[in-house]
Amino acid sequence: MNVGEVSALAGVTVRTLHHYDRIGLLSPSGRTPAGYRQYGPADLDRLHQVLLYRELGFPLEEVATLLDDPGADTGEHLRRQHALLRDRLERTQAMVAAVEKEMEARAMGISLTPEERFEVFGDWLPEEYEAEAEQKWGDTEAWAQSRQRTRAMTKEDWLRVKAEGDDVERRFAEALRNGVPAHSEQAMDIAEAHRQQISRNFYDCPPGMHAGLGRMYVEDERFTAHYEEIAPGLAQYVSTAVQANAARQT
Amino acid sequence: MNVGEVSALAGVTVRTLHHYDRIGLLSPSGRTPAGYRQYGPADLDRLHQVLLYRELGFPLEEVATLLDDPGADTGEHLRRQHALLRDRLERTQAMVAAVEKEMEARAMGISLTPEERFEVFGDWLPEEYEAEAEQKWGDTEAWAQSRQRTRAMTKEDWLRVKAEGDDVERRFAEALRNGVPAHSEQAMDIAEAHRQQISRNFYDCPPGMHAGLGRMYVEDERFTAHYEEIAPGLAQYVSTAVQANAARQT
DNA sequence: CTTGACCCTGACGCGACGTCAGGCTGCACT
DNA sequence: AGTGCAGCCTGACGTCGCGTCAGGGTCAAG
Repeated sequence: MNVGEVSALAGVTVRTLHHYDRIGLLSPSGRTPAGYRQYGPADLDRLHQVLLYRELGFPLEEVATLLDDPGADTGEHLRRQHALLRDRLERTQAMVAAVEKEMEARAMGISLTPEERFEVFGDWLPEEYEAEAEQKWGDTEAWAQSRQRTRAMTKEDWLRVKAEGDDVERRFAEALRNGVPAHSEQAMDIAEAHRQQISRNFYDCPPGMHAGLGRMYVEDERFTAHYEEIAPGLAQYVSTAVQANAARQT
Repeated sequence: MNVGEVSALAGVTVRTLHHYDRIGLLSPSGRTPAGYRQYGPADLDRLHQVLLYRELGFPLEEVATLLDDPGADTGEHLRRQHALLRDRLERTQAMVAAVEKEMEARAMGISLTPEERFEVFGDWLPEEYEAEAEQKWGDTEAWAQSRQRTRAMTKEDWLRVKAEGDDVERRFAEALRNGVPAHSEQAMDIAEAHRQQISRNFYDCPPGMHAGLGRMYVEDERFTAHYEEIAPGLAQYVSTAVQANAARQT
């Protein structure tokens, strides 16, 4: 793909791609004889990560060091991005709530104190940006080291994690084969094991999020195919069990 | 208040306040004989609005024209900020969902198409920024005019809106006086009228949001005081009725 | 073989501040 | 009355992430 196509796909300008090339953040993997930039799939992957981190407010130089760190794989980035996005979600919700509160106060002729009105601003620049950002995931230099230790799992641990996942899928398939209803306690227990395995090995996955995944298993054909390959009807079965399990946890 | 205090309160640097002063976005209402900037309550109000619009991505010059527009009052700004924040909330949720989907895909060894992975980026720069932002609330020049027409209500209409609000509160007070339980159909109907009046006159207020307001009426002393002034016990009564009404709408 | 869309590399500009430098102010403490 | 020292002032230059030309090559279609 050349610049124009990538630009259209990713929703950035051509100039931005030039810029990322010049500063070494994202250099296309090839060039045509005429000097045209040629972007491959791996470049798109990287661009995607870049855009996410950029959206989250990281300076480009830091994005480069994050992505060039050999100790952090894609899963690591996804988990961090997920956590940061959820922070942002909370913060936005707080801001929405603050605006609603102020509208309501105005409608009633009440005036809020300055401290109160700024509180949603007051504690994310000095705290989330100083304390959190440099304490939560380290100062980006030492953090790379610590990650390489915690993430030394990539050999045996990854196999264990994969085995755990396969095991849950196997239990689902067995339950389906034995005619255990997807709404039954037994099926929901397997779903709960599925959820906890995700939370332990990948990312914090509360019941509501788990239900979302369940829906995706039947809505997205590739996820459906993954389960159908194990056993026909398994996608719908897992989806139903997962959502039923989420519903009973309320 | 001088720069340092404002800076600490609002979570911005002193330099930022200097900058806002120089470009005329926010000039303090006074100076001491020695030339120290002195910020008053009105300046804090304005700073609050500035920070919100800035957070939402508006260039400072546009923020200035928005805030200096005599046709748009504070309520107008709050409503627009509310709408923009809710857009942002949706977008962030979409991004969270996209990251979750990708994590799940990776865990299962599935690879997503590039289009799919960029779709959360693809349709907010070219659409929300070109089509929406310049069509949803106009091109900021003509928009100011149209707003002055729609918001020509400030005289009689405001009185009507206020009367509607007072009426609902009167009905609540009467129901309380007559011993109508807060969970009863009758009380919930008044709550529903309350919600619809807010939606018509102020901002779109779905049941979930309304329940949030209900909680605030007993959690924030000033809102509590507003209702207690009308009748003792009314704050708790309204709060309960509003939440009950929200619960029955599911 | 021309035309128009697309690509290249400089190079300058800009918005929103960060970051000194050099100097006044205010107040507490001796 | 002097002496800090934190806090305020005004330039002025630097930075980041691009936008926006300028001047010129490239490529598929007609």
